[in-house]
Amino acid sequence: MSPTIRDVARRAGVSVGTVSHVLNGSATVSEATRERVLQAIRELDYQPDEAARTLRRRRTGTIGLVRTLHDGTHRLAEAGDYVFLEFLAGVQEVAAKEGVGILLWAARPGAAEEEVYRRLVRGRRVDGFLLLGTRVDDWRVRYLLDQRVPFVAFGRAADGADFPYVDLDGEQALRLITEHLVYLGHRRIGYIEPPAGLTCALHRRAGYVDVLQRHGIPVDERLIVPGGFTWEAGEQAMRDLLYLPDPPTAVIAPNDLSAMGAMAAAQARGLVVGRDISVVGFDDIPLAAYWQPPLTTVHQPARWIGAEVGRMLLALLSEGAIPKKQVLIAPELRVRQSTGPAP
Amino acid sequence: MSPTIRDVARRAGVSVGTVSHVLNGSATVSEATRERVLQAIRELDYQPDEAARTLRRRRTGTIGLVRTLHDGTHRLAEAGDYVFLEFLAGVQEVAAKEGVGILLWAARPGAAEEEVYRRLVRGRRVDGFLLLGTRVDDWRVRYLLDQRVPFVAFGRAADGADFPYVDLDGEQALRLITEHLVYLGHRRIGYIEPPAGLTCALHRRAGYVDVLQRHGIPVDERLIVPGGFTWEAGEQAMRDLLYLPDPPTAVIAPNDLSAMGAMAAAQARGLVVGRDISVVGFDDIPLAAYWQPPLTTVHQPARWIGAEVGRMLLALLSEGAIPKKQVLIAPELRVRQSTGPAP
DNA sequence: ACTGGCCTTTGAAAGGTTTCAATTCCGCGT
DNA sequence: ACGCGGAATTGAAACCTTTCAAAGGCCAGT
Repeated sequence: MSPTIRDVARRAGVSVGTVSHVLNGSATVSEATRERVLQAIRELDYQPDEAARTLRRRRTGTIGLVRTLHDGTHRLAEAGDYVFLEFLAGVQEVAAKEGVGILLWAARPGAAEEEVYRRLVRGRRVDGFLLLGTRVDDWRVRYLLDQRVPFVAFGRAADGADFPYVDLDGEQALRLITEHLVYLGHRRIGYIEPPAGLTCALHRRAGYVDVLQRHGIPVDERLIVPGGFTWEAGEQAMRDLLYLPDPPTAVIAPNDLSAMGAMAAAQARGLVVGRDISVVGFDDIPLAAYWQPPLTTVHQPARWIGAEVGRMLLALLSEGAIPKKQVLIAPELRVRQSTGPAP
Repeated sequence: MSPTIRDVARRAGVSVGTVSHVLNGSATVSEATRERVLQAIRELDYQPDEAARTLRRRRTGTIGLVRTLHDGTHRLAEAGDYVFLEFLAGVQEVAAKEGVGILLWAARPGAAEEEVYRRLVRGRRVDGFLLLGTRVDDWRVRYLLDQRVPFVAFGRAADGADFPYVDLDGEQALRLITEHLVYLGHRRIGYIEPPAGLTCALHRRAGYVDVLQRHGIPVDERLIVPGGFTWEAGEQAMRDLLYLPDPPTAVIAPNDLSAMGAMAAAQARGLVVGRDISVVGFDDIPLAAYWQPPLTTVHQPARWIGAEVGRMLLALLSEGAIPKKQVLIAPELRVRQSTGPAP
């Protein structure tokens, strides 16, 4: 079988302790001995057994990422998906660089999700967690804080919940969007909300309402409709908005994919997007710029966020604390042709 | 700290061996004792330490998935991405159901990649691997076979390489596409290849060439251009094809994203896709149906493939062998409006 | 009453590493 | 010549579980 540290020690003519010290730099070892040990390691192609290491060190060298999977088999991809993928790429990059693995687990939302976290924590399978899609009242945040398990989130939770996170300033993002539309002369601006419960829904709506009020535009509750991150959700919401006796001249979608669905619904009604009606997305997925018409949207630097969140968690794990616990990113509006002057 | 099996044993008034037997069903335990032990486990909220388990059992309960990350920060997403994401969702579903984790690691292509696999294998961090994007001459396949590490691949390698895989029949897929185009009257059919080295490039080209020859259409090497999975690659390839003195009336792209890029390039030349020129993609990503014009493409059931590959690996790990080692999926062509009669 | 056999339960080893206290080894100052 | 301090090295415990051989308990059959 694979050689063990014992084999290395025997071959180098030293004790296992010394080999371990060479491996970890945990004590001063004379240059000669160190060289002999390294030589033996090379000759045997020795590689420490991670399970034994983990057991002894009480550190796994792995961070956990639980992905909430909805029943998606026959359904147009969720847009969370694209952002997730980029986020993941960012995390992977920094994790790989530090020699840390990512343990990916799937969970349906609800009780099963809690069970997954519990098992990973109690079974000591990971050193910390990355959280995604935070909710205002988030069980995961409470649990991990309570168990003192290190974690960093992409997104905030209830106001005042004090934990490390990175988030795009959704309130400001919606200010930019709404301001842009108002500037173009729109007065009736439809707003499709992200799924209720998500923290981002809260912040974004605040920004939307704020700008309307500041311009003395009444907030019409009928213009605020529930939505989701899918194409279909956008389509449906747009249909509902266009059914109104006094339909909006501009519509804000919770993400690009649903914005595209919304555009399709508007076009199906014979409207020309960018002229008869303006549509705004969120995320700035790569296709947004190539869509017809190109989509006005808020840029979400998902990959960067993934990398940042990863770096923060790794720092938290090795240092025990991080200097800047909370990062709020200033949003950038990408104006394209899906928005135009109010008709 | 967390309770150990020893605490449970003490509380239940039995030996640790008995607790372990209850946990694993590894020996007959009387109903009374079993109940007492379970009670103690509940009371202490005990959960076995996975590191200790792994060390003893020599099984990690984790499967490895190494994702090749290119420098992608400022680059239009690779299309492999969408397929990867769906594939991953499929794997996650079956893995989670079986209580197995997925260890995700990133690697730049090349020597670093080999190092990653070596470390994971020698460090015993995973029980087996899932492979993606197989190449004709694939170091990973050779290495894992050589080390007798279980793995299942999405894609084949060199002809005759005998290992478990699931793959879409790319040769047949290109027969369907080419047949469809020939039927529409196209004689000059451009073919943008997947990146060289990938096994799928080989199979697909064979199908393309086969149909042309069967119809007595000469294979014009200038119509076969190298490509990639990105928007830009498709754009560039289409430009090159349109520069030809005798440009094609139809073009086959290696995937949907590059097909979209190719369409954009054609449109930039003033061509109407579906009328002046036909374009075919590959993968059938969700947006393909909503694209303007809707994209004719081959459906790739990535999520199903992920699930199947996952199931196969798990079977391989628990049974030591699987009944059906190799799965070849019959492709389905989705005909939409990006293809039409030859002008 | 004793033996054999079966069902439960036990105790201890093993798995491979890290870590900590203890030991050895050197050279140096007195 | 001796003691001392510091550097290098060692040995063994600890991490927590599974597993295996063996022991214990109990009952039936003779």
